[in-house]
Amino acid sequence: MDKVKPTIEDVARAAGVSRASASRVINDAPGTSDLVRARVHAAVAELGYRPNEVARALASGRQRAVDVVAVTCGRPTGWLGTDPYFSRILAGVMPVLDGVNAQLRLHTIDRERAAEAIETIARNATLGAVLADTTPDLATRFYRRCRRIVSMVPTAAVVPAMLADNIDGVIAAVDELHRLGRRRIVAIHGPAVNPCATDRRTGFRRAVRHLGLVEVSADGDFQRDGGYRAARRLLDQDPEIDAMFVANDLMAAGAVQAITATGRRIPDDVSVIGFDDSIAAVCANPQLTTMRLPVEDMAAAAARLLLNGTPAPGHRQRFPVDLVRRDSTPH
Amino acid sequence: MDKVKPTIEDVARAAGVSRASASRVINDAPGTSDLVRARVHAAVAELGYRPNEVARALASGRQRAVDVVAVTCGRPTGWLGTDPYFSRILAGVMPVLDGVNAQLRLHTIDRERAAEAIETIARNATLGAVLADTTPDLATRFYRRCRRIVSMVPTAAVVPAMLADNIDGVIAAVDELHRLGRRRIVAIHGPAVNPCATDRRTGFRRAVRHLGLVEVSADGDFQRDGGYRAARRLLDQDPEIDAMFVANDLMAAGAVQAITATGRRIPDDVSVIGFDDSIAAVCANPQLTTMRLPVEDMAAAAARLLLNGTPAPGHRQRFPVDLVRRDSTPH
DNA sequence: GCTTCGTCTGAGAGCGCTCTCGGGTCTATC
DNA sequence: GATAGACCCGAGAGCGCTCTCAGACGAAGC
Repeated sequence: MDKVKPTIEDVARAAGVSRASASRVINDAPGTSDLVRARVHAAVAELGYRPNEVARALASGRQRAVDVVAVTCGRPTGWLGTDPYFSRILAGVMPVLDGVNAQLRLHTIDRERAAEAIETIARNATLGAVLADTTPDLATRFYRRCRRIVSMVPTAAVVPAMLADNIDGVIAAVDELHRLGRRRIVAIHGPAVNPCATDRRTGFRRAVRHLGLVEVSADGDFQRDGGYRAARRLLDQDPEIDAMFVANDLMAAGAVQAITATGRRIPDDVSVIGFDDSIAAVCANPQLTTMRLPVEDMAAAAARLLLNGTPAPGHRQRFPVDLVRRDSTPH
Repeated sequence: MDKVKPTIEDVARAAGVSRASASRVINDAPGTSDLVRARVHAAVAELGYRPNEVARALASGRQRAVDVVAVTCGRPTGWLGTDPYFSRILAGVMPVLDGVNAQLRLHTIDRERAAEAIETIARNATLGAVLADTTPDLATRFYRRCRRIVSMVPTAAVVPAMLADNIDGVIAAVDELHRLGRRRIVAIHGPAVNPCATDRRTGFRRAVRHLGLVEVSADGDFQRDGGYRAARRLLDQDPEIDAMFVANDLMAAGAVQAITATGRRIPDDVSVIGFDDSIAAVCANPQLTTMRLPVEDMAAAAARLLLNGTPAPGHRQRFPVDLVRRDSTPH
């Protein structure tokens, strides 16, 4: 039996051509005659040849793989398992890679050991890295060391990024609440270190100012517990609240629990709009009206960008954030 | 500037030893004198040398990486982004790999093109593959082609696996419901193709028989929607239902919505126990009492097993499934 | 008929590492 | 003092591929 895997050498021999020619046709490189091409293809098929990606990577100096990296910003171990955002990025990147015979690698990097991690990833010389989650300074450092990256969150202007219209999204959410007749609209924000949270904070400020409302908000941590606690605080502070904008669905799920726990009804007494349209939005009860972040599309676009070579400095792609009406706002 | 990365050759030269010796100390191989070891370490530190993993893989015929693979069993594109189970596996594997300088690769394989995917992964010659989700037949095929795998779901007896006590878990859940005075306990099961779902079905059957109750159940799909619909059906069929065991939290979140939508109160009118203790359990309202599946621990154990070489055929590790009391059962 | 150009092909030199194997040195044993 | 054994070390042969470069060949131009 031919247990041993055939090499390109075997293919070349079987096709009666040189290794170089075999390599050329296998890689669709120009400068091969139809005859050679046909013979090599036949040999490949006959032997069941598959290129050894490792050897390929060593010789060419580049690996057909994309790194997806997330920064563990002081989050608890295992956060990855409960973060609905991260897995959506994976879900977006995966299909585009599958189509082109590229691999997906996962990395989580600690802020403390970031330098080393960046170095490791940079030396790998893959097609590039998708920064799932990062702080601006880290993204910049990463970019300086290795240009083939694209951030999924707002960063310094040079770093290529896929950006959602967070600010407009929040404004749309608050406008919707206002349109529904709500006048005591408060917000629960995400952690200040998170660039998305910052944008959403800005959006809320603009929205309430524009509507002539007072700005009332509490800070959460983008986790359910934080959302619950923030909502309770807000409700204690002002029992007349009639609407909440919550900066992500996970916190919104907690807020919903807090609101019903105080005997209020959703959406009648208090309406809630979340952000992300993650799995948390549909698991909440009632299901959350939320601003849909097209994370999968953004991630797919990021992967495609990387596949096309080094992104241009400051490359930006913007994505709309759309309102999804469910049961936490009146119909 | 030393822009060009130093190779082991450079290290050897700087240390005044041969490449072989440098390699030996870098890999902690036996048979090096203290003097050589010290000199090589010094050279490594001075030059900032980091081994090229690709070259290493080519020469040794093995890549320091673990594959995590999930089977797209007719699930919609993007399911990965909403599956709380899969990301917990990632969360479990990641930290153990981080500690030993190994990488994590992600794969999703289609049932139709499984053969090709298995071949690809097998040829990669990584440390092994963690089958996050699979059907028994596919796991067996995979195992035959490549022994370095471990399944996270029940499979044929030869395939190394990390197994949760699904059956005992379900029995414990139903017993708890019974202990709470519930007598009309129904179940919502997962899809028949899923091996975990099958075990949980078995567990429920045993539990109700043992308690002398009638077995009533509906089938769901492990998704929220399916849980919602199944619960409605069940409630229509028998309005006197006082407890539901739901085979995963995602469906349980849907069931909770269905129950409250019919005006019933949880946990007083109907108590609910889910399964998994995933993010869906805490996002549901009220939060779900559920059976905690130690997915992260199981995944970490799987990764460690692979790190130690080829698992013994039929290797099995069992994990307990514990009750987590929250608000969908009375206190 | 000879040069020139363009197209195709093969030889061979790496890519950076691992690992075997043979030789050299040093201690223990008689 | 000779011999065996243990312990280190270095030379060198790969691992399977890519890619440059020069040569071969044929057509076109003078």
